[in-house]
Amino acid sequence: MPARSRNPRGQGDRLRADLLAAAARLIAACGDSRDLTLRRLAREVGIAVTSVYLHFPDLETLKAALVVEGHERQTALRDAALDGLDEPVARLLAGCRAYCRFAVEHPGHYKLMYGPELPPELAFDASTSPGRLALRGLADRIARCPRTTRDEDPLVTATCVWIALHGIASLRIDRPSFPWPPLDPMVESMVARITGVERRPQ
Amino acid sequence: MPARSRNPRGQGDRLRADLLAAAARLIAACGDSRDLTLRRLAREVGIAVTSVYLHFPDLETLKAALVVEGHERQTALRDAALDGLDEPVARLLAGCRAYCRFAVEHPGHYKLMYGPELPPELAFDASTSPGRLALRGLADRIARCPRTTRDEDPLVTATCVWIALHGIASLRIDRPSFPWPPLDPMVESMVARITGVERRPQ
DNA sequence: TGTACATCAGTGAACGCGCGTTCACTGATGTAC
DNA sequence: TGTACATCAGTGAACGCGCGTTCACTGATGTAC
Repeated sequence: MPARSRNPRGQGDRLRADLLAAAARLIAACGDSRDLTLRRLAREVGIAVTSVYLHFPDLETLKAALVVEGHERQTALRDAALDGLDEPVARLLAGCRAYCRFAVEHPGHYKLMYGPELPPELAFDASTSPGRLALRGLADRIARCPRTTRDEDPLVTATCVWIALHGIASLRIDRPSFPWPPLDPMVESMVARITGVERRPQ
Repeated sequence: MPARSRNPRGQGDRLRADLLAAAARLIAACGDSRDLTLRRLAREVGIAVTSVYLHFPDLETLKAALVVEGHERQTALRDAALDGLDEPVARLLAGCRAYCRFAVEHPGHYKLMYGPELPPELAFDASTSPGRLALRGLADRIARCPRTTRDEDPLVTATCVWIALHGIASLRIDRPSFPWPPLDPMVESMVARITGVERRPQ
């Protein structure tokens, strides 16, 4: 039990942030969000088990908060990767690389965000969910590229790209002993194959 | 507790088959192999919990047997789908459709076979594992197709196709509320995009 | 033909563990009067 | 200036549950002599 001192009056919300940070550490370490339990979480933070209830009615709610936070982080990484890029193909590829890099570097978060463990109302399948917004952004970046092979609905193409990126990420996460080639070139090759864009020279 | 009568002398191995069948039913129903426990399994079969130990030293071993069985079933379905087809592109597409259909129709088995829950020695990453054999078969079928866009190593292309098929399957399994288009056309479109083969007319 | 024994296919009680959830409690700090 | 009270940020014991694993046991059926 780590020495943790009680927060000053009026700052009880600090524990909430500590809980989220500790939960992120736990799923990063163990990989599977089913190994994230109240008791492990309390031990990680250094508080009594019951203190978690002060901020979250149950673990499901805490996991939902983790998912929201994960999407914010993934979005921020993507925006940072796009920043300063103007050429459409470069923007498309940079966004896709950022998606997969987030997944591979934060496997616990990624599996929680895109895995089966969220209850339906949190699965972000609504058309305003972060996942759907990201998909529309991807479709926009695809639509701005000159494509060589086909002229289908950018949203359909974007869905195919998302599916392929998810395949790249989840197989790397779940089968780490497979002899995968380097990540970035694989992402670029896959996106080029699916969208028909030409990779920029050099 | 269902009425189950003891097997006749010399046929104790029947229980082993019953255990595997019941385990397959359980993971088909609940989807997640972590919900497959000794006690649920014993209840499903109608035996005492300890009787499982007569045939399997632990659940890991039983899950490994389920994985082997799953690969056999997936291989059999693929071979049945290829049977009678001669045209290379038709064979390529039929094999890919069969892969995804197995996954979507047996999500519990599929997630066990391709998910993270197997210990490393059972993850079939050895080059003689069923998964690798299937990948080489896919590469062979790709190599026999006239491709229009590129002439890369068929094994690299096959890996890309496998990754995409896994993305299609696992997202459909894990995010069933997303408005997915029909499975077979999506598989064919994805494979055509990635390999560059022309879909046969009609 | 009878009987002792081995084998086979299971059984059933008990264990310790980690889990989520409940309930009543604590003790420091601010605030009303 | 003092004091009663409310609020805040947590605590700690206890509960019942499902779990994997252990151990000694049962009772039918075949086999050796």
